[in-house]
Amino acid sequence: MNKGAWSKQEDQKLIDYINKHGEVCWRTLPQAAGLLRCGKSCRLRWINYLRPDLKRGNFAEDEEDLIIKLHALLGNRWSLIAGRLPGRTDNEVKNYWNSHIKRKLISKGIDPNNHRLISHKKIIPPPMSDCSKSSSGGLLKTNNNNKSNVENYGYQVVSSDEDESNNNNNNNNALLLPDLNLDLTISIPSSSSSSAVNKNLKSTIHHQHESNSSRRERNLLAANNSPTLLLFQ
DNA sequence: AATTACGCCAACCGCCAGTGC
DNA sequence: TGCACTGGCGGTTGGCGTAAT
Repeated sequence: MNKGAWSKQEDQKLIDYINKHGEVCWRTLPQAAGLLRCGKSCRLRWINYLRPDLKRGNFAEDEEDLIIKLHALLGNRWSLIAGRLPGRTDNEVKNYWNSHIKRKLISKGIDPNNHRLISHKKIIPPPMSDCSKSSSGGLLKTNNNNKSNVENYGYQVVSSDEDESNNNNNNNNALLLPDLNLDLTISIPSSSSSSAVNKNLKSTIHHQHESNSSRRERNLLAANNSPTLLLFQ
């Protein structure tokens, strides 16, 4: 069984076989095509590199914008994100995110994980004497609506001098993406569209946690190329 | 010119859900 | 119902090219 980089001959065998027989059973394909590879490797090579409809090359600015927006909504659902970028693969999007966009966001002071401005506030744990003896680890939760959660648990939130001025200027503690109740519809990607990525973008999305959604639901959405992307209260 | 550090990206790995028996 | 198999996904790794020292 071969591993590592694919040779031109291997690529050609795979292309020829799929052109002739289509994307059939990946497990049996290698033997039938005369390849010393596992089916999984063949599938990956075809999907990520050999498929004729792949765009390749640098990402356009509108593609990058869309990736950022979709990532803010979907998180690391690379296949879903890539499904909205014609000619791009999940692997490509993922690599581009990790090597370019992530760094770009960080340099702008945005946390790439949650798309919020990075808070420079320091959180000081409460002194032990302040902690009531409660069942939840000794921290007494007060019920002060004017305080953040950490403050309610007795933590002190302070800013450094430098950060203080930032806070004054741009309300640095504000959320970059507050309450995203967007009304967007994401249409089936159109291969004929030159700037397809920002067209027909409309879907009903409630920016909430998706912990209750099953992977099955997500995969079905992607598989069906559903014109409406439903997310997940 | 040689060495080291870094970035990019193709490919691999492990896990999970669906399906068929 | 349980098991084996398969496809698909996201995270991670390794190799290569380039920049920096």
